[in-house]
Amino acid sequence: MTEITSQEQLKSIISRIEELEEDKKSVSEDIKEVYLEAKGNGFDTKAIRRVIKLRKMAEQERKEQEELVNLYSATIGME
Amino acid sequence: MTEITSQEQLKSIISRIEELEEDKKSVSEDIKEVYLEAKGNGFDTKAIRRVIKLRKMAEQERKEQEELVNLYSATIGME
Amino acid sequence: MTEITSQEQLKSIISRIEELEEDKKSVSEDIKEVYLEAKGNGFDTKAIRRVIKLRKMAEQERKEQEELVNLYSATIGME
Amino acid sequence: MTEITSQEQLKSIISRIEELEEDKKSVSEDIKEVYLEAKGNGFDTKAIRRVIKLRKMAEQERKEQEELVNLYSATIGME
DNA sequence: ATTGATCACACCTTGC
DNA sequence: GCAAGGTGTGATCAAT
Repeated sequence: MTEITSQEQLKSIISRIEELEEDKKSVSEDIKEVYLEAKGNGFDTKAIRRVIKLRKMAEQERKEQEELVNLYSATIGME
Repeated sequence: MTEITSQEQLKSIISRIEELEEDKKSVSEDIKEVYLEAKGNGFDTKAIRRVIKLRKMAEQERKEQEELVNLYSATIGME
Repeated sequence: MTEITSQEQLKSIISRIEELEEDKKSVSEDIKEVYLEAKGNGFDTKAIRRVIKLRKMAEQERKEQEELVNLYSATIGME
Repeated sequence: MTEITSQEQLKSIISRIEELEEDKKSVSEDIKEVYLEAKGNGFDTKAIRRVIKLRKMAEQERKEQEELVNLYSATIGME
């Protein structure tokens, strides 16, 4: 029989999180590199950041509108 | 001569913040009341919240776009 | 005769809420300014936040005790 | 001959960043899930966060000391 | 009433 | 060193 102690569970949880944090850090560094490369090619990183932010906002707004439509549809029983 | 001690300054700061926090709380309660009233008149507050959120997002997006335009203008010296 | 349509009511509700949200935002900014000013005068804003929090908690506690006293008083009065 | 315009470069940069941001978000969500699972198994997530933070600090410290040792070793080797 | 989801606030890290 | 963005936490709200 295989007993899994709290201790073992906890260790597993912590190491999994730590690995994921590593991954996350790695991705962050990749992003940084792309910005650096862009800068090296003469692009304005500040503007790029804004463009990306704007695109993200537009996407969120689109989703929100969709949800709102669903909400109204549900209200009038069209769903 | 009028000495203003740090002690006095600190008291002033704290009481000003506390008053402002009171104001803020008061406004929050007013908002809550409007929602209650709306509910009482048969409106779907959830939908209203979403509409308001959406309008806010649209406004923010507009501002962000404007800023981006300014940024580009500055870049090419048109400002 | 003056008909007030749901549509009109809804518009009114939304604009009232949006105005109140504006007010709230404005007050929040005022608070932020006070903190900035405090910082500019060499105060530790983090500490100030703690003080304000503590005072708030103390005030709530005071009120609760008062209510408790009232409750007991009423109970005794009922005997 | 293959001309790569600034326009194309910019598009490439933006889409690469957006993909990486997606990856990052995905990893963040995975982390959140592990915490949720931990919570579901009765662990105190706040405590786990502290542990992870401490381990991270300890690791950094270890690295710094190692570097220091390397520095000293190099210094001695140079005499 | 309770619980889950949503939202605003405070903190902290990151980029400039 | 500061300003800004992301993250965690606490409050708030709706649904059951």
